[in-house]
Formats: sequence, C-alpha cells, structure tokens
Amino acid sequence: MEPPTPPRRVTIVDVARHARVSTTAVSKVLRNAYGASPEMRAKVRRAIDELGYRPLAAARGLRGQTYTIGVMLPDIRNPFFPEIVDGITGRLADTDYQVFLGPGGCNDEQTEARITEAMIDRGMDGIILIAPVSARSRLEHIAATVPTVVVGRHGHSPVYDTVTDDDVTGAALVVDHLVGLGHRRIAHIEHHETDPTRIVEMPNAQRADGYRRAMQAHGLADEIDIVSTVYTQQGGHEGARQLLARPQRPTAIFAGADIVAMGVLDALAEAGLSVPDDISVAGYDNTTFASFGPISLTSVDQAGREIGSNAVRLLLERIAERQKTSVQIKLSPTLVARRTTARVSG
Amino acid sequence: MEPPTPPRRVTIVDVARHARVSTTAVSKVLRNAYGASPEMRAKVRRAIDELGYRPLAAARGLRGQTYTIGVMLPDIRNPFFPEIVDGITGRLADTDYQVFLGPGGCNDEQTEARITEAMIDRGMDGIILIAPVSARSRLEHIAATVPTVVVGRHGHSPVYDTVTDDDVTGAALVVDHLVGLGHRRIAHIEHHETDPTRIVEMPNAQRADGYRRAMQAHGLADEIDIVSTVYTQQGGHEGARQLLARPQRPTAIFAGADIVAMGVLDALAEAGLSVPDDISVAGYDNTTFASFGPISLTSVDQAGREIGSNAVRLLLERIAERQKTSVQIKLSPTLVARRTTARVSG
DNA sequence: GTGAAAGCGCTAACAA
DNA sequence: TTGTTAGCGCTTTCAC
Repeated sequence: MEPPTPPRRVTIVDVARHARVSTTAVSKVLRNAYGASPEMRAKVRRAIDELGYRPLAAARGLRGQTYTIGVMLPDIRNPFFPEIVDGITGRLADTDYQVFLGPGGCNDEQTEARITEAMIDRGMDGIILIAPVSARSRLEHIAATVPTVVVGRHGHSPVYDTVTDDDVTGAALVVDHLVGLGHRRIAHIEHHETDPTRIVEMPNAQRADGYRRAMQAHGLADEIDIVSTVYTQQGGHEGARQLLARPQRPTAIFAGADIVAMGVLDALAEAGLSVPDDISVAGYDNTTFASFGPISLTSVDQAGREIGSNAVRLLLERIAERQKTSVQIKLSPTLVARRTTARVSG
Repeated sequence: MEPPTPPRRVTIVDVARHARVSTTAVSKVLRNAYGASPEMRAKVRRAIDELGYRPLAAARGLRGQTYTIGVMLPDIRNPFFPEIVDGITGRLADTDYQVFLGPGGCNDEQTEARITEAMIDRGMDGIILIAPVSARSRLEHIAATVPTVVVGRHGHSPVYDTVTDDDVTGAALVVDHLVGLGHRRIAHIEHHETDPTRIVEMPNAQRADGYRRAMQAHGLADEIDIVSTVYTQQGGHEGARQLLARPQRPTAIFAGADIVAMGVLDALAEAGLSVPDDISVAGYDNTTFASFGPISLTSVDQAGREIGSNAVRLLLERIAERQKTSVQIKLSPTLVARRTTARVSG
C-alpha cells in the first residue's frame, strides 16, 4: 500500500523549530537578507539540509518573489528559439530563479494574451517575450504590471527593455554576399505584414527593408523584387513558385527565414532546378536545418544564446532595481556561407 | 511619467464588495462550487467582468489548486515534442488550466530533478514528464508528491500513469517494409543504454528490441547488426561510418530516430553513396525534417498529438479523483514510406 | 542581531 | 443558500 496522502511538506516552521530559531531568521537566511549572524546562518542551513526543506514558491510570492521567470515562445517549432532559451537558462543556472516556458499559439494575439496573463496571475517575477505579435499597447500594459524584456522586436518603449538582432544589417550581409558572387537579379521572400505598428517593429519587415536598402546601395534598385508570403515552409514554396513564373527569373533567392528557404528548395527541386548551379538560395537564422550536410544552407546567424543571456541580464536588473530607464540592446549577426550559394552562372 | 508603482491588483475582496456579497460567494463562483444561487452567480460574474478581476494563482494554491500543469521536456530541440505539446494544450484550451514547459537539460538527471522540484515547489497541480531519463525511484517519488503522468517510457508503476507508443511494433513496421523491398542486410543504429532499469523502459531500447525480434521473425537472425551510438546527428553520422566500414555493408539502415537518420544521410553523402539507389535509410518519429521534400525520409509516425491529449486526460482524472489505480495507454505507430527507401538493387 | 505578529489573496470549515 | 472566520507558508514591519 502506498501512503494514501502525500506526506506533509516540510515548512519554514519545521525548520525554525529544528534549528531553535524564529521563522524570521530562517526567512532571512533563505533570502540572504540582512540581519542574521554567521552562526545563525550555519545553524539554519544545517536544519534546512537535514530536513530537506524547500520553500514553497507560491507562498513566497504572496508577500515577496516567486523566483520564477516566464518566457513566452510564439512557436515551439521554430528551431531558432531553443538557442535563445539555452542562453536564458544558462545564465540562470547559478541563481534561485527558475524558467518556465509558455507555449505560444503560433503568432496568435489571443493566445499571447492568455499566456502572459497566466504568467502574471502566477506571480512571475519577470517575463521575457520572444518575438511577440501583440499590439504595442498590450506589451506596455504587461510591462506596467511586471518587469518585462521583449526579444526580437524593434521599437523602443520606456517601460520595457529590448534585445534584438540587427536585421537590416543581416539582410545586407546576404545581399553583399550574393552581389560578391556576381548576382544581380536577387529576389526576396518576406513575411506579409499588415499591421501598421508591427510593420516597423517586426524583424521580417526589417529584413525586407535591409534587403531593399542594400540593393539600392549596390545600384540594383531596379532589380528589387519582393514576394510577400508568410514565414512557413509553404510560404517559401509558394514564394518560389511565383518567382519562377517571372519572365526573367532571379539568379538568387534570399528567404527571410530558414524555414522559408526549405520551402524554396523544395519548390526548386520540383521545378527540376539544381541549387546552387541554376539558382542560389540563402536563408536567415542559421537553424539546425541549415547546417545539416545534405542541405548546407547559406544563412545569417543571430547568436541566439547571446540574445537570451542578454535578455535575462536586463530582466534581473529590472527586477532588482526597478529602474526607471529602459535599455535597448542590438546585436550583430554574421553570415554563414554554405553550399546553396555560388557564383552566378552564365 | 509612468505610475512608479503598478496599480494595486484587484482582489477577491474588491469583487465581493462591488457585488455586495461575501468573498466566499465569489470564491464559490470562481470554482463553480456548490452553494451559490443563479442570481448570486450572475451578480458575481458581472462584478468580475466590470473590475477585470483575475484570481491570483499563487494565493489559490496556498489552500487549493493553482490550475497549473507542468510539462517537462527533456530537449526542446527534438522536433517530435512540439506535437505532444500541441496535444496537451489543445485539450486544455477550454479549461482553466494553464500549461508551462520546463526546459530539460538534454537528458540530464540533475536538470530533470531541478525542474521537477521547481514544479512541485510552485504548487503545480499535476506534472507530465516526457521521456524522462531519471531513475524510476525518482519518478515514483515525484508521483507520490503530485499527480504525475509519464510519457514515452515503458514500465508500469502503481503511482503514475503512462502513455507510450508501441516502439516494438514501430520497429517491426520498418523491418517489414524493408524486407518487403527485398532487403536482407538491414542494420540498426540505437542509442546506447547502460542503466539496467532504463534498458527496458526507454523507447530506444524497445526499438532495438523490436528490430531484433522482427529480423528473427523474418528468418534474418544472422543479419542482425546493431551499432550503439547516441540519438543525435553526430551519433547517426558516426554509426553510419561504422556500418560503411563493414566487409559487407548493409543495404538498408534503420536509424532509431529521425535526427539520427539525418546524420546517416550526411555520412552517406560524404561517402559518395546515393540514397535510396545505393542504400535505403529509415528513421523514426516522422518529424518535420522527414516530410521535408528534398529529404523525404521514410519514418515511423507516433501520433504525438494523441499522446499529448491522452496524457492530459489521464492527468486531469488523477487530479480530480485521486484514483488509486494507475492506467497505461499504449498507442500504435504507423509507417510513412517516402523516398529514402527503395527496392534493393543488385 | 533577533523574534513576535500582522498580513499577502485565496479556500474551506463551520455557523447562521 | 449565505457569510464568518481561520488558516495555507511565507515575508515584512517593528519592537526588543
């Protein structure tokens, strides 16, 4: 027979009694707070170990902190996000904080709202929003309630910090690379954006903009050719089909995301075109896909770990100091040239 | 100037006052508990809406439930897990429960312990462990503390429910398929397992076993050829290299996971072998990789959504009824034949 | 430096 | 059916 009721949890009172001190003293030791002598600390620590005591976060949260940080991921499937999460957890490994991931519903504002509310309701000490699609007013509302860091979305706000990668530069890296290989007819597949505020804040828009500017800088303004679909494999497939139907088809396709590039490769294979001999392809994000040998996709690396660890750093600062100022960090991407791009033929 | 302090949260007392009822009444309405007239319910609901009240989960948890379910993922990078998570969140969408994901540290017992403890400390009402690697005693310890469902690990326990896919059958599906295509020298790449209890409980071991048995059933006992590496791309690469070094190399390789198959394809490409003309390759899990056109990997589909939704169902049952019995659900996989397997040549 | 006591927001006995 | 009241486990004044 199993014990029908789980054994009662060890509480701070048990520890206090066992160490022959007050619960206040134990609490102070737990929080490394001022007002406990070294001897007292030692006594309490021993009692904690002996009883196997662990504080109940929910109870702590009622007065103080829960030592919990929520990370909202818009799409667990996107292979770029694990990098960011690693950066976050890595930096938090030595602290008392614990990370929990809120599974976002693939770029759906409603789901985002539900998750962020759930995080706030659970007393999370801070929130990291990764590539949120919600309206800026929503983000500011969240940030007014709980310390917040927004990742992968441009546009400053006084109430939250941001960590982004320079998408304009990233796009330029790709264009420079392709131009360097002799390409001129370089097309771009972007994620279609309608919302006016998002149009400047979302990375996809920035990439398209970076592409446009870089093309102009190379004197290729007339060759600018952008297809608007969505950042999915299907979107890439569809985009490539449209580009292949052009009277003069491009010699290179710059997809706004690796997953889009996958769809492009797929469509090119169906059309009987070989990469990179007939056409060059580049992606963005340098996901696991990209590095995988048989694919070997030229891509832009965003240094996800750094993004994550910077986000945590800012968040902890915000939690600790309740700073009035907001910080924006912009990291620089690098190009990873692989086998899907080559010197233009013919 | 922003308000320096976030506006005080609306509490159950505010709602009670606004609706001119007791806090008990509000609490009952929140929990759909017995003992509130329809009129009272209506009054309270209105007050809740007007004030925009949301209960604080931490405070609820101190006496009752937190309406939070924790899902431990051993490896966010594994593209099979999102399917399971979708199945979980899908079934929970209409309930008051919210899911949070604990990012596991890639099959590390220490990290698993930390995450599960963190979940318990945060008063989660139930826990779903996906493919945990911890010792069975650890799992039973967790299950004794909080309602628990274990996914993707064979072996029954009276204290937790399990949902698994029939890995033995899945492996047999692959072998049958390959034998049907005329293959006889079919090799398998497995994940090396040392721990004696895990050796029977982990899916990888079951797949290897299924392979062995299916080979025997086809009278190919002498052709059984297993390479032990790990379930990673490198593991697959390494395994394939070992197999290619055989005096008589296999005509087909059955990798224990899609990610392993990726490494295999990589190694074969390096060796100048073409798939499936020179050699057939099959994976397991039917991840996004597999379905991707240029790869088009034959694989075994585990119906992740069903696994997830079944796990939640069992967990909610356990939370509600504190049942003394444990349930085991075993789902059946299906084979998805694609272009990496073909009739044996020569 | 230390501890008593109040209270965080909610639920659950128990009275009314 | 309704409301009163006592906690849940912790942190935080505020005395000492």
